[in-house]
Amino acid sequence: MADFNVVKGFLNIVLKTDIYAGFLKSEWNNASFGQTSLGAGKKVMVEYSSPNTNKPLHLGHVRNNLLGVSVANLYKAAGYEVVMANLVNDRGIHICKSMIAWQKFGNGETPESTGMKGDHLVGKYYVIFENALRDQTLPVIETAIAGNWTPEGDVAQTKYSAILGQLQKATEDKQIAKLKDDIKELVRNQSALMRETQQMLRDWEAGVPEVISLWKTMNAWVYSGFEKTYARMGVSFDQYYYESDTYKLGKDVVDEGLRNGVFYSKDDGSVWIDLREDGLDEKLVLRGDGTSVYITQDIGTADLKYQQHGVDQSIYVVGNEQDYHFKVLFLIMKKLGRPFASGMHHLSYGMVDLPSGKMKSREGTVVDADDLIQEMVNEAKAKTIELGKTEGLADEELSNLYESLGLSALKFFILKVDPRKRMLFNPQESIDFQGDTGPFVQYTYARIQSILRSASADASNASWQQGDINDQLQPLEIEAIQTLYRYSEEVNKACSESSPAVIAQYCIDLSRTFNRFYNECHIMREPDPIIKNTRLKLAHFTAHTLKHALNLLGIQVVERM
RNA sequence: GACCUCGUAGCUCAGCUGGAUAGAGCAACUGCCUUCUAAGCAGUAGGUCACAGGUUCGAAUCCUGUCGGGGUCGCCA
Repeated sequence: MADFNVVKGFLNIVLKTDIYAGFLKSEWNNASFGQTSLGAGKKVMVEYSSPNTNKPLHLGHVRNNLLGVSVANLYKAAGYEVVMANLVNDRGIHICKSMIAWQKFGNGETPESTGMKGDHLVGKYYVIFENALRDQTLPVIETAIAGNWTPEGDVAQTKYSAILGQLQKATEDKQIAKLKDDIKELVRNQSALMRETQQMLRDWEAGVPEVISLWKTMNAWVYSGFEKTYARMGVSFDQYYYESDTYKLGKDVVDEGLRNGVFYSKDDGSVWIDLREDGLDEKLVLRGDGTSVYITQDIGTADLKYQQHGVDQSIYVVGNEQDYHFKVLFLIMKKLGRPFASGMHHLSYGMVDLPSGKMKSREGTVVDADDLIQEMVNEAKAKTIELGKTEGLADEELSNLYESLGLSALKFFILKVDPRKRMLFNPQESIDFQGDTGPFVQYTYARIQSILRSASADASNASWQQGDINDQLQPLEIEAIQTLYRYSEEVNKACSESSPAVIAQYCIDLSRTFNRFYNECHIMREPDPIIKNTRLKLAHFTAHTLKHALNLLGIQVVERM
């Protein structure tokens, strides 16, 4: 301790600078700096992405994927063994919509014949389906809302009358809109197009060969498209699950729960769990006809994951509109006495809003992931050319640079906000490369690399890695070292909170601290060799840490920019 | 209607396991490139931390209520 003082009841202690020098000396070249042992010996599964195979990925999926990759990286850095899983939603009515539309209007189009990315082609037919359905039902919906519609079937008739009754009494705009939507849904479900689609789903479940074959073909198109997007974003998986397999799971667990008295059946044969004592509601786990619901397969899949991988923790990266579902799922697993239940965690992230409002795929107001990435890369290129920083780089190096910068801007923009919070995506701001951005952090790294290159190019500095560390440090040097010192804690914090935002904020802190030091203290021009060597080590240490931190966010560094 | 969640500078966000004058970036305005990359740095201006109570020596932070945004309450996934 060098000094202390008391201000307003606070005891301030000033540490001697050799403490910092000692830390710098022992850690500056530690290749595993940032690696912690928080989760040593533990295994965690991170399930993320979970796309539907009827349309291309959009901005919402981008947030999901970036979070998934980054959280997996955080767990690895904290010493966990990690399994990255993708549960692909490859079956259901939404898939059949694309299939029906392609059959009707596709004229045999393929990704090859059109030059379109497979997921975009299938998505195109999903939109065509929705448009056709809208055109077909629009007039009927109007008469139905007016009360002049006759649905087919007693069930629909009863439901329609009930809604009409409520509609007459309703006063609030919101409630009226909701009831009109209900009517819309009824009409849509009775349209010829939807009946055809529902029939196709039944045929799929019955295994009708032509349907299965078309399904396989179109899904393959989608997968090849997804693969390109994943590769570009740096997304990968160790384990794939397909709902066409897992939707059958869970029924035996329902039997088990019935035997244990965790579940109970009603007169119609449907199976339920009563969660009212836990502040929730009664929840259906199996239909009266013995078929599964969403949660049935999630129960089965949870068991499957544990049997296959024996994980201690299981992270579900899923949007916050499913908060209730996961609360129920985790509670069920706990009541079933599963040992892994306490390790289940829902990483519930907020929706991404656009300045124009909400994204709706049915209405086509979505930001396509591929378009978005391309725009960011184009902007990176324009900016680099504008700044005249293309000199001395080959074409291939340049295109790698643009790719890296564009993706860095996108990833950082999305990951720097707390995952739990809803975020606004403003295209103009996201494309900014100044201030709290990915390229700003990359720039700091590239600057340091430039210094280190000239240090090793200069024969008189060849031994900078051996020399002593100066004990008498400047305030800005101390600040930089203090920031570096916090890094391991930040990694642990980010991991235990499943929040890459902690690391993103840290990247900004460290970059800003270093840049201030860089501006005030010269490195290569410093005459005292010991001070110079100390600063080179500090720069090297900073660069290494920035690289580690950026990699946690799934962002690559560039050596020059 | 019930439950969950968010509300901090014009805008986008930090800070939230209670502690010192509430921090950044963008936008606006001033400076700094014949010296290691100006995608940088320094500075000015901008906030009754939605509102009202409560707990506390002390509240942006914890509790209650009100208002406002979003979400969920399907034998959809």
